[in-house]
Amino acid sequence: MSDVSDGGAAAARPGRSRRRTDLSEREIVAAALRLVAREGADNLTMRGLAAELGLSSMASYYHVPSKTVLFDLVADAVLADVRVPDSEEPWEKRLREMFISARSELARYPGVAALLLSRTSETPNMRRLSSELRRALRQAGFDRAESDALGEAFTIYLFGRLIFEGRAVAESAAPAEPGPAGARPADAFETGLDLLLAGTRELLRTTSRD
Amino acid sequence: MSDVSDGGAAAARPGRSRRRTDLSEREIVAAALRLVAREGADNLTMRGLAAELGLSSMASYYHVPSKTVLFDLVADAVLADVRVPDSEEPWEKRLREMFISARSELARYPGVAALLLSRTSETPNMRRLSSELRRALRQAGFDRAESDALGEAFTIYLFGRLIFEGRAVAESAAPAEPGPAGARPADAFETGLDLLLAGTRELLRTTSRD
DNA sequence: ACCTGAACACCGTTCAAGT
DNA sequence: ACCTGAACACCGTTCAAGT
Repeated sequence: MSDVSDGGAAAARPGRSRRRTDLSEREIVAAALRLVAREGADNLTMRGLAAELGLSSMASYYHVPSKTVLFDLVADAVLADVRVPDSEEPWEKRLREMFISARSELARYPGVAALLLSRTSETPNMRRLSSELRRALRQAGFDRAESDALGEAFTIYLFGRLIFEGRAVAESAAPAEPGPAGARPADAFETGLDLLLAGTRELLRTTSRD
Repeated sequence: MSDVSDGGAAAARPGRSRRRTDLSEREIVAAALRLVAREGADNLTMRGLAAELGLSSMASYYHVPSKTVLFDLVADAVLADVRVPDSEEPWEKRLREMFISARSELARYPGVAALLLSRTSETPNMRRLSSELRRALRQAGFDRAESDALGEAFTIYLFGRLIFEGRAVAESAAPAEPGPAGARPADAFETGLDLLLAGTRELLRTTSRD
């Protein structure tokens, strides 16, 4: 996880007792992640967090100043495990793998993608990943502005897909056939990702490059 | 739910007094849309809706059985004005224009895109638009499964972009330079849309077509 | 320093009751 | 038929108070 001592998203707490405090923040985030994994970010509650920690209802407010900050901590922690391939790899492989990794991390924590798409906050890991993303696109041959714009589109698709996948499935108790053995379902996320990558290649060919 | 005879999204109300009732539903939705346009769907509240109608807090529950249904009514109403180009037009133009229309309708009602992306419900206008979307892709040459998958990606991008655009802009009071006169900002939504369309063309060329 | 409890202003929803 | 008011179980947040 991130060494980043508190890099922006972290709660502002008065004291400076490093030891106990840092441990506490890790515990807070861990408890929050457990809750989100189990019940989704929609059901992450300041009171529920306190309960998960075995404390009484208002205890969360001692450790975390607001729910906004809690969300940032959670979002950043989820993104912390996203792997970015070595920058010697070809750009397309880099993009592909980093999005597949991001998708699989986000899928473990329902509702977090929705937070990331709808809030403005910039946590350390968001910055890390979006800068890696832009870097890969610059590698591919786009200029700074183009890379920003394309990266935005990829990011929106990623988060959007996860929100889409996280929709309540109505009350259909249908088992949803597992599909024949060999035939990989070619999952929908990757289909869309491939569409974006195909578009990227096409733009690369179409536009004049230096 | 109940005997959904009126197209799925509409509220189930006991009486059958057509006249007064239908008018009332139009008024309900109109009031809800006014609220959403002003304050966003996040701030659409059952009590607030009643207030907007000049009634006391709990009056909404007489006209609309739940907030879920209210959201469906609102979402469907917003999509009702999305224009779909004539089916004689080439597929790319059709897609482009229908997404630009959808985007501009959704932009007027903050938070509605988020509802559409995160809920399962199928209202009449959602069905209409997604079937037009699939039809355009079949026109382009994709089979049914491909059209479904690609349409999904386009839709996710549309809603995702609107959620992204609707993010609170922090408290930066910076005027955000208007840009030089002639230079159209080539808005970000369309850049992404063009990326998807480029990808679609590329897939069309790459894959074997009959 | 670390936590508790009561309180405030909100939610969605239910329900008995008014006219 | 159409609406009101009180009530319940939740929220986020503040704050005085305990240890």
